[in-house]
Amino acid sequence: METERQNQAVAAYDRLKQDIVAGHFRPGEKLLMSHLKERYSLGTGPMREALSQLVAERLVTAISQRGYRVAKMSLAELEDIYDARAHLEAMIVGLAVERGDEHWEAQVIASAHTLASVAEIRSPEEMLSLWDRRHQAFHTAIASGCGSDKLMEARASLMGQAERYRQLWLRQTVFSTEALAHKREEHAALVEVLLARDAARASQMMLEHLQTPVPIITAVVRDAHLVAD
Amino acid sequence: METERQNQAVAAYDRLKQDIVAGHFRPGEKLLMSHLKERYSLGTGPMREALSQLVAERLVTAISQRGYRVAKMSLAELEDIYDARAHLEAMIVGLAVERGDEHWEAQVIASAHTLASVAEIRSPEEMLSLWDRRHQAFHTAIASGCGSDKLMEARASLMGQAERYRQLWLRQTVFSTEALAHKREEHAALVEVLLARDAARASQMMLEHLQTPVPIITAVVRDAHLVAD
DNA sequence: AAAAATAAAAATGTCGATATTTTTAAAAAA
DNA sequence: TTTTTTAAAAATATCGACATTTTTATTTTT
Repeated sequence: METERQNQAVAAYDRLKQDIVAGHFRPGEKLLMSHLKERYSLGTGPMREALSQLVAERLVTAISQRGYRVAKMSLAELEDIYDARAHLEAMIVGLAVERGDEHWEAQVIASAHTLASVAEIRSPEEMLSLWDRRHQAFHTAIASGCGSDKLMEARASLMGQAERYRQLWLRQTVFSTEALAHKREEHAALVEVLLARDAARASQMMLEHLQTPVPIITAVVRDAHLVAD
Repeated sequence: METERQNQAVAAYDRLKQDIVAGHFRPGEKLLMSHLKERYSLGTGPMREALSQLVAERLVTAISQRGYRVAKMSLAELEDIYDARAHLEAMIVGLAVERGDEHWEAQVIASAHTLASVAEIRSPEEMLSLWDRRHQAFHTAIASGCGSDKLMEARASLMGQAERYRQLWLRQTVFSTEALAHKREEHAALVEVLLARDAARASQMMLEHLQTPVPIITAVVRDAHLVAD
């Protein structure tokens, strides 16, 4: 058993993406080739390869002969991403309710339980990352019932684009006992409707559930001066 | 006014993608670096950049240290892509009917008219490419009413993955007077429902409309031995 | 025939040469 | 003096040649 050996471009892609999402490089910031090469200690070839991947994912913008920049964030983009994600996921959930089998049901119940039992026994940061991971696993478990790899890929692509905005929402929600309790209720209600196999209602609930973060993020984005407009 | 100067990686990406979609490189075929460099006359850097783009689009597969191959085609993938595309587009059409303005209506009517008036005055190949372009423009005009760039991107991504399969359907349909007439009817009925602003019905019609190519492509794929299974 | 050693082919990565863009400084005009 | 224009310099992006590492094919040995 040995770890799959990956090339430098992939390694650079992972690290740079992490740095952008975590805010080490800020929206709109110039990504200087010489700086990136030094930071990740590699040559121009693999670096450009990693950058062009991130361009395809809309996390970086490129202009020929003028280099790369971290993609800007905007309220318009925030709204578009969350609207698209909500409608896509609502559609997927409808399919999942129609198509999901017993194994799917079991996964949904299991991940819901695992998520609900996250307690504040650890440090705030650990609690945050644990809840986040389990929350994402919960939603992924629900969506996977649609049985379509391609729809799951489209979903993953939108979630990747949402990630920088989602990070802002996460802290607000997890560190608020009130907000967290409310999410717990929403999740419980969602599971109930899923198991009742009510496709239309599940779809509608998911649509609303996924739109709730927008006002919260809007406020944070404005405060943190992350956008120009 | 001068043409935007694009780099070699983008040029190579365009040409290679075209070559794959048009079948110059067949599914599963090894993409030898030395051969590609010669064919497109450029160095390894830009070539790898272009290849990694196509990997992200699922048109090429890569194994670290073992190079690149044209992604295989399969009946399972065909079904998944068309199922995903149909459900995505059905959802988008529902939004378009709800959100589309007068300008959207005008665009839909205009592109429907342009499509319907394709006549066999040119050579078969010209006729094919003309009908194809207008057909795509028609569907894009409808979808654009959803008003979401991100949904349009997700749609474009799926269409890109469908392209190799769609090419097979195109010839069968355009060169059959019967099939073409049937499509014309479907399109006319679709426009009618769109303008009547019946979201549920439009969505359902689009779902069915986009699933009709699957049996046709299945037959061609089997005949042409494009898949292993 | 199976395993090991060797040779050939291919993929990956670094580096420096070249072209382009941006910045800075100087000169000219308002 | 301030603004605009022009020219030079610096910074940067892009690319392909070359070197290194890894995989694959071939031959030799047991």
